[in-house]
Amino acid sequence: MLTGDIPPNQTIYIKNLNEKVKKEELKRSLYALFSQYGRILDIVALKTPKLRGQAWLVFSEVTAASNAVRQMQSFPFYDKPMRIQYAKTKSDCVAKADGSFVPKDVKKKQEEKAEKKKQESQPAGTNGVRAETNGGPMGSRQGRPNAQEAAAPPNNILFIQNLPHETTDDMLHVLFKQYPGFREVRMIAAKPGIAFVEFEDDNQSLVAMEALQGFKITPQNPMGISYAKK
DNA sequence: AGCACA
Repeated sequence: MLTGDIPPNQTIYIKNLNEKVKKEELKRSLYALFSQYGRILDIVALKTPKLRGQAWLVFSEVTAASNAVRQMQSFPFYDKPMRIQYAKTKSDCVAKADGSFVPKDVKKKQEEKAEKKKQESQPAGTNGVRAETNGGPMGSRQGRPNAQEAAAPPNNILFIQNLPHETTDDMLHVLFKQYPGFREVRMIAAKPGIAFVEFEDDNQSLVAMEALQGFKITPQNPMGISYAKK
């Protein structure tokens, strides 16, 4: 219904993305955001006039794509709500893995031949199982805002600052719950722009901190993550 | 709004 009649596909099509975000950063952020739903095989984003603001994200499983379509629908990402559908066609990386990939020039020739008549050479051999692309599961990093005066010693609670004021705890929940040991997000209504995120132990909080350090919910807001003072 | 595989 919300997917507009497109049948389920292990690839999701995302539009209404912020076009100002650079391609590589966009892919890293999408990876950080969506890897909670399953293994990501590839992310395709082009900045051509026709294709900017859109991305294709390939999961290894259709069920992961389905969950992502539902749960991340309208998620505010770089200031804009993502619009997510299933992709209309099979991704090349999937076709290559299942042996059905036909390169473009060959496909075009086939179509031409079909137009005139049929007497053809076969689809040139094209099997190479290479899936897997794309950098690590790191959020988009960049400069961190000035920290608290005295750094608190490592512990299981993270202190997040420089959040956009519209940030909700749902949004932080989505980001942080993908890391093991996640317990809860705490925000204080009277103190916008900051949050506390609790993990079970300090190793787990460190993993999340390193993964999401500098993650941008909006282009102007790389989150600064440090340990909370206890 | 826009469905590709730079």
